[in-house]
Amino acid sequence: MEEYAVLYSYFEKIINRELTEAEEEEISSVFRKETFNKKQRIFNAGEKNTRHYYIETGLLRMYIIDQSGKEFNVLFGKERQWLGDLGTPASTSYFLETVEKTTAFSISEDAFSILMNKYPDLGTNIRRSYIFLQKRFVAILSKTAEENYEELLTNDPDLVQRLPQYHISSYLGVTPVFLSKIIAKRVKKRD
Amino acid sequence: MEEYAVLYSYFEKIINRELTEAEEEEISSVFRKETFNKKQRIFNAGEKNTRHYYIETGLLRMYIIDQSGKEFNVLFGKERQWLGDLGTPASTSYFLETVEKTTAFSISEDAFSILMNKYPDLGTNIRRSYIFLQKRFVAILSKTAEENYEELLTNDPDLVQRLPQYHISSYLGVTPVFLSKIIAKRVKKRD
DNA sequence: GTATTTTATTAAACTAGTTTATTTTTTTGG
DNA sequence: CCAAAAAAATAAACTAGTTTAATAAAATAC
Repeated sequence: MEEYAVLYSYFEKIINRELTEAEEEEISSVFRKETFNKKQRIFNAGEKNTRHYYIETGLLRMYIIDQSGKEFNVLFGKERQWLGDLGTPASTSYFLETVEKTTAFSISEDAFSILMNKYPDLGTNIRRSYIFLQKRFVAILSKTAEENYEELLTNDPDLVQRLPQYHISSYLGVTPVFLSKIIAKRVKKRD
Repeated sequence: MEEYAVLYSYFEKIINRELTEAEEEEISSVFRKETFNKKQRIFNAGEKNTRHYYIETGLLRMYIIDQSGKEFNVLFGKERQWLGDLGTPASTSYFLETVEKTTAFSISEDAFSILMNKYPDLGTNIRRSYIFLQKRFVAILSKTAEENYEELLTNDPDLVQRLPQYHISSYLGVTPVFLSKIIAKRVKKRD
């Protein structure tokens, strides 16, 4: 089993044809395949030149710690998704950590910029993450936590199942206690 | 008085030397100088290929309208700042509108990408706006409206003075009524 | 497999922020 | 400069979400 098969198939999907041997060679030379245990830190706020991660299997969360020491999950990433700080190579304000045991292909910002010239659709992924964050921003401002939870449940039920509840509450911007209340209310309603 | 003087001086600042005549010629050929009246719409949600704006004088706001019809100010831009949807040329979800009468230099995404190759610091401005939005996101999640108001007052008192209060409340994610309460409380405290 | 730790639930008292409605103040246009 | 419109203030009743603390359930480790 080719170690980079999942990565190649991602590229083949975005260019809509098979990769040549030379291309496979080039790709595997700039990516690094890495495996992390459950709850393992990948990078810390304050670090520079953090890498981008294309996830093969597993689940990651990118979060911030505020002045009072509270964590806020900003984005999750699971298999076949990209995660990383778009602000790199500047010093990041995020922590990146696994939720589950994870295998991912990582690449430096420099190599990523070069690759983007060859595969412009890579850039689209970057933008997508920006736009996603903007939508989330407005959703949290304009909707109740209950509505936002419902929406997450519709858009990505798998994520809701795989994440501990306190990670979801932090993602929705409420306390674990309040999310638990929302869920209890939902269950009752269904009868 | 040279029509593009403010724009040239911005470029001279980022490259840290004077522009040649040829460079000035090139710059003025891709930008368009535009003037908008107070409360004039510049682009609407749903439009494609929206332009980027470097503001000479005046004040703009970029906002979203949610399902219930409520407006949310996402970013403001004033003289010597950039504003625009980074997601362009894809269909935007923002409205861009003046708060004050405004003069700005506008440029298309295509021309902007080309210019970025010559002046890489242009890209830094783009990133800055992304990072700024992320910080705002966390601030709104993790702090009270009162703290966020205080912070805005410290970081940009000029903006607070120039904006009607209901635009600020929308930016902070609270109702105008509640912001008015915060301000009344602050005034009392000071005695 | 059971002890220990981690995560989720429940309850009660509280606070930040909303809603609606009325009044006052400020801004704008002719 | 005045009339009309827009913006801000105030009040009161309400709701979404927090905090603290105690209990229950689930996951993990040896």
